[in-house]
Amino acid sequence: MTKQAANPDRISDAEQAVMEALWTRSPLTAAEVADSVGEERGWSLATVKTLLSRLVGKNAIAAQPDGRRFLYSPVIARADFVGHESRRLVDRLFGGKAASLFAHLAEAEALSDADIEEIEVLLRELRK
Amino acid sequence: MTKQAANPDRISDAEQAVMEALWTRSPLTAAEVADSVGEERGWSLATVKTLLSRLVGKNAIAAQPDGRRFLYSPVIARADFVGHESRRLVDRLFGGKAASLFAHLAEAEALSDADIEEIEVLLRELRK
DNA sequence: TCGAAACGATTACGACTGTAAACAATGACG
DNA sequence: CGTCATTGTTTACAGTCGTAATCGTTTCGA
Repeated sequence: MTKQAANPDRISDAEQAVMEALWTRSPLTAAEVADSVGEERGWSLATVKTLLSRLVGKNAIAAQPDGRRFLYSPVIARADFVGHESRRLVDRLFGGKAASLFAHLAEAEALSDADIEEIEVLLRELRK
Repeated sequence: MTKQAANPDRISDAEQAVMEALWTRSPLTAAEVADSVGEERGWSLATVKTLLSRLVGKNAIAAQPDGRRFLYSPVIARADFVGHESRRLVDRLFGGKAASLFAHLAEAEALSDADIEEIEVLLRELRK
């Protein structure tokens, strides 16, 4: 047990692609996931099956038996995943300060006019 | 060459800790980095040396000879690293829309009052 | 009924990571 | 001068990730 203490079952990039498919529609069979994901990623059915197994092992998805195959569904919600990853980034790179992330985005001109517009609206919402 | 095509020399978590030390102060010797980083992470000098080598291999830091040892300095700037990782997150999780990230943070109540205050100020700046 | 198709499970394998230990060369101290 | 400490280099090794191929079983169509 050397690393997973620091790495409590993170969802990898490839695995995320599978999650996205299931977040979009579920439950799905392995073949269906492969159709939807393997398409653009150029993955073989075998690869998708491996990823599904790993995700089940990580308790990120559940497999309910349906005849002799499984129907897979997400166990963790996308919002939770997104929240987790966002928080992780803010902690790792901005000392936990979300405003710093925002400042960086602004400074790096990573914010489009539309972004700024939208954020202003959100801000007005926030202060009710 | 199966994976690094998709992974052009990313800086890992452990490696980032070493980078942080060098971003804070540089150039440093391996021993100095170990003092500054290995302390809190509980790393041995050997571990720090390995990480330094790997970072040199990734062209993330440079090693200039100083007698029979090296002085290490960052090659990539922290702002670049931060920008890269932020963009990556926004792309991966928010379809490239920074405003969506912001919306998520707001919704998840991940924004403190101070954050909001600060962002408002920044926004005023932005629209000059 | 018999072979092909479909499924999950097992095995594979190289690259990357975290975490070092072992080794070789050299320099410093007694 | 000999030995210990220092420093970079090489090797190690288990766990994760990307990407499958193979295997064993079951089912469906001819």
